[in-house]
Amino acid sequence: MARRSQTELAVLGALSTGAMTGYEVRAAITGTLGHFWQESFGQIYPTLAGLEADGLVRRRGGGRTSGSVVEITDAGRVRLRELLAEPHPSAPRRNALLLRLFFGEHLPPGRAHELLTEVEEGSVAALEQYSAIRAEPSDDDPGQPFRTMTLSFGEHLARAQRDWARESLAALADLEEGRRARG
Amino acid sequence: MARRSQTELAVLGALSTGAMTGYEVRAAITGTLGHFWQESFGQIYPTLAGLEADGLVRRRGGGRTSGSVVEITDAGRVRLRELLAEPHPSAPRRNALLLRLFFGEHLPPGRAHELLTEVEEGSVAALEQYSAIRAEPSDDDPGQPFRTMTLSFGEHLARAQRDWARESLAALADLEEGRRARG
DNA sequence: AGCAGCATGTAAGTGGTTACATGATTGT
DNA sequence: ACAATCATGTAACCACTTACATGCTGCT
Repeated sequence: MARRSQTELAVLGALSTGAMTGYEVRAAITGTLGHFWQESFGQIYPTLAGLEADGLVRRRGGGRTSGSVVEITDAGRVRLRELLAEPHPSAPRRNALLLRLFFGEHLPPGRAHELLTEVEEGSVAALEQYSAIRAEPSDDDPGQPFRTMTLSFGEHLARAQRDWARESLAALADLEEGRRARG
Repeated sequence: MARRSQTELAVLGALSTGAMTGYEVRAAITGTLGHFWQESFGQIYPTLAGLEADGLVRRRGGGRTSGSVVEITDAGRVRLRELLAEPHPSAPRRNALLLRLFFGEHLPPGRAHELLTEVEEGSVAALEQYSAIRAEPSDDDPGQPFRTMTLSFGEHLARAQRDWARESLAALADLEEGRRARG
């Protein structure tokens, strides 16, 4: 009962779309799940080895040149469905930015403004990226609606952050003005 | 150069509002930073010991009954400002829910609906909590605007999640209907 | 007498990142 | 020839959680 299940899920999920090398699994994950999931090689290769030992994936030759291509097995597909159905661990809610902002009165002058501007710019940039993805021609396969849902999540999140950052910047400006007025 | 800096920051931040025991530090963190930060005892006590060794906090007696009360020192206050000014580590963007939804086509029937409903209900509950906090009488100290900012962040986030969940549930319903019509 | 809450701490384990080591192939 | 990219893996480390162990105090 290895508890590496989240990485296992991501790797099996990637492999469910086609056979590939470990290196390509990484690329597939950063490419398609990138805005809400990442994996490092130090995690992928050991996981792949474990999956192979459990018969959930198998290696297809792969000559000297390319690495060995990994393929999901039927047992692997069953396991993927199991993992998907399992309750998901809630992400640890830890926001280092908010931690700093909460104690904002002790922040060096201008730093709060800087932090908020970074959030605003980051969110706007993310939104641009998302709209570029939306513009991409879609081969309409059955998974499409779910993929769109995750994209939509990113958009909602980015818009919320952008709006919050703008509101907070305005509040900050009011604060500064009041301070100046009082002397 | 210990790298426990995030926990250190949270603990020093809590202690900057007044002297307290380790147990109370935990309570203060879950109470006031709870919706974007948490610490466990296994983290707090060793951190406190390290801070004491560095002269950033000091212990005030604390008889047999209550535990020893910990107080931030001047050096501790300086360190707090340093930590606050440091660039914040970006949280690992890993969303186990989206990971499952992305591969939604392999999810057991009804499970996607279940997941989205949970998100919607959780967000609504969070919003209620936040509005209760807003209603609390505020002693208007200088930190107030920053505290409000972090609360506002939670609200924006919760609204975004709620709206996304509702939209996605509607999209899911459309999908089911289309399936029935064709099937 | 017994339980709930206050209080402090340690040990083991988890899930992950980073850095390192290595080497083949392809393109310039 | 050299650099970039593909490819695989390990070792060390890190932050953190959970579970455990312990004991006191105050209330019922």
